[in-house]
Amino acid sequence: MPLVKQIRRRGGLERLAKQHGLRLTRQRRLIFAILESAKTHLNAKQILEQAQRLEPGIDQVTIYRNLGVLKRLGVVDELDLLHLRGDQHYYEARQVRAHSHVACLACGKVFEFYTSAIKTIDRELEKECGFSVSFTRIEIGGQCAACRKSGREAPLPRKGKQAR
Amino acid sequence: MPLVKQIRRRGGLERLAKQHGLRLTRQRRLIFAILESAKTHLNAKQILEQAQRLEPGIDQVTIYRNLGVLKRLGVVDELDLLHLRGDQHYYEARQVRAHSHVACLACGKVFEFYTSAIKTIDRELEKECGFSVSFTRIEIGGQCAACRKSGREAPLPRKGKQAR
DNA sequence: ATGTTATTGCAACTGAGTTGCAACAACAGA
DNA sequence: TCTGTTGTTGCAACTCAGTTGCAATAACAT
Repeated sequence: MPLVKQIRRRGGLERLAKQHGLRLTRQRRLIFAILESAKTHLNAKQILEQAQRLEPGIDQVTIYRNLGVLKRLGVVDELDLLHLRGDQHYYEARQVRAHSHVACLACGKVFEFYTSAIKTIDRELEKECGFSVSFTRIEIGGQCAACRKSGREAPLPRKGKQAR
Repeated sequence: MPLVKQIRRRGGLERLAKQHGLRLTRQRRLIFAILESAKTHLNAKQILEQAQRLEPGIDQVTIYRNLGVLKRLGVVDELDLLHLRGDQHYYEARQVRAHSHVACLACGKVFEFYTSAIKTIDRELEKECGFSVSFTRIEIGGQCAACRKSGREAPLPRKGKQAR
């Protein structure tokens, strides 16, 4: 599974903040820093827990409000990762290169996959429909190589509540 | 905007039900029929309202439980449509051909877009990663031709709660 | 240093989705 | 067609992610 090193827009937060009349509070910087350095996709609760280690008084509303702001600015993306683990939403700092999220339905692992086909779709939409693409989200479900080898199947008719 | 006629797997529900020991209740048939004939993407509440017209006593738990079953069977997909209208989830009967959901951030319209590039991605994942794809979900945000013409922009730094 | 105002934290709230359980009904076998 | 098994339904109570109103606080421009 080829994992390309992540490339991110740097130092854009200050510029964007000034542009939109936003203030760079300690809390806002912290939340953005957590997302930028995250190695996995985090949900709101996990972001809160990480933030509270450095900023014990921080409240969950501050997390939600800032996730909202960062989403609107386009520096953070909200994902559902195919609802594999319930109805959670996950967040990641937006990277320069668009990528797909590939989830194994058998073992639950989520990979990132980079392909030029994403650009192809964007170009087609532009040419065929006159649609100007701002961002693309691709989520793919299936069975990873390891699970195919070991014969591990997706527990298809899954029952009951998924882990929250 | 080229809208390809929808092609769906027909008559598969009976087979699947037998296969998995499920019963084809009136309610289950109704919910599936609503999704199959839907011209737009529906959320749970809208499905409930439609169902109650034909089956006044039907409860929302029945909707949720059946959406769960139909999802697990792979005949219904759950989408968030980029959270354009809040954190709602939308449902659609799975079609034979995979397609992308293209949403205009300015006017909120959602289109379906068919492209062979989806197959390209699936093939690449198979060849490069040994990953076997079951389904692909593509959601694209941007500006549609009409909004570009009329100069309508996405209300980017959007504030407050979105319509629920 | 000072005023303006975006932002924070608290507490109370909203609403989508879930759970337990008794009554019901689909369906297979007689 | 009748009958037993058991998957499914509807109800009521619940859970919990995310939101709202508001007073106190703190960025940041001047």
